[in-house]
Amino acid sequence: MRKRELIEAGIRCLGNGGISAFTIDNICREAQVSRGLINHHFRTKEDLLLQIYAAMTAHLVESFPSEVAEHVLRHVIDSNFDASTFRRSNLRAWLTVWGEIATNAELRVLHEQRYQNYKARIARALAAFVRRDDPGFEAESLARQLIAMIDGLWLEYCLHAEDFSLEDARHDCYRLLHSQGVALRVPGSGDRGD
Amino acid sequence: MRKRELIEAGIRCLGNGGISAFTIDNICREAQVSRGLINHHFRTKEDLLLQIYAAMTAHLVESFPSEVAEHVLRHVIDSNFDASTFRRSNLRAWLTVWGEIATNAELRVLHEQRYQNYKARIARALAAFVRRDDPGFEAESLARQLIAMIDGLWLEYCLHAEDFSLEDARHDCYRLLHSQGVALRVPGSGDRGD
DNA sequence: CACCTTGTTGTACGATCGTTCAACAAGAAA
DNA sequence: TTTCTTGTTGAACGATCGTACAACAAGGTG
Repeated sequence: MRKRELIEAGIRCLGNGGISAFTIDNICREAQVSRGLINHHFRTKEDLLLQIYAAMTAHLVESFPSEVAEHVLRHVIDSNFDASTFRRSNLRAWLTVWGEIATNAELRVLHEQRYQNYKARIARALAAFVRRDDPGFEAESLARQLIAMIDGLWLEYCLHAEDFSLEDARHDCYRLLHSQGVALRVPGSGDRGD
Repeated sequence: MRKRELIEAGIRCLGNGGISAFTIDNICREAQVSRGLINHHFRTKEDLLLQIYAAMTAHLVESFPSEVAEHVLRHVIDSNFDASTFRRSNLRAWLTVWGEIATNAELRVLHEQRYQNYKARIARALAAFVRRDDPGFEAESLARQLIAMIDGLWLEYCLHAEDFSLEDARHDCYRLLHSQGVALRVPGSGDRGD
């Protein structure tokens, strides 16, 4: 499908050059189609950006490989720090869409939905995993901290890749959960191909 | 000085509309000067962006109000979460320059300097504050986590301001330090006008 | 006075932007 | 075959981009 190719070409443009490289000319050249095709498949360029964001966040909405709380938490952390997603070009695409949210109402609505869904799923897994006799435990708060830590480490790692490893970042997240009573077992450093 | 006005106008443009709003026309209109003035005071637009970044990070380089470890750590956290800096328009300016770092070599060099200096100062304060008889304590690692948590909470707060308060974010940072052996006293919720 | 520097203005240039649109190829429906 | 829909192309449009540059005002120095 040409639509899919255009969306993925758009993501590559965003990742390589930010919103400045997100031009009709660039995207069509990247997708190796002619200039007029975008406006045939997408009403406007903003429409393309919206569908790009939907594609970038699709994995947050699709069902996880398992609904077991422990697996959900591990999947959230490990999938964020695997080598294929943890790259500078991915970061720039995210930085761009996050910035555009401020001035694009449709994008903001979609992002809000995705984020709330994501956070709620994490909070649910945290609440299910922590032992019941801990009264002070706040799943919502910890979910927010985990998301912040993941995004913050992403940012730091992509801007200074030489300072620490992907494994370090992953362990920081497990440590955060541990320190607040979520005794999640940290898996080995090998690839877990799920 | 006109140079200063142009720099601050540029920051406002970046904050409001990202790199797309960072145009000669926009900046000059914002600064209420004529179109040709930017290229008189700045060699090129990239040069202006570089000096804007220097201005945005000046407070990270200037000496802190105190060199006492406890004060340094509190200042890092509290100054990041006070109401005047913790705003969505500030976030977008940061998102933009972080994105530009990928394709602007001069900007990357400057950012690297500032970041290393900032992280080293935090690590030094952490090492000085933690008690000496804790062998497993890694100041560098915790400094990285603290910076990640601050930036991540910034991101989350600015994109979903209704989900949690500024005070919540601040407490999350103090909790992170506490959980790893840095028994920093969390100050009251009132303004600390230092 | 003449001369030079500095700050400031506004115009002009070629390049590139997003969108519109006429044209055409190919396959399905009649 | 004719007709219609769909996918695709490339040219054209006005708008806006960053930069270069001529022009001028003001002040210091000879």
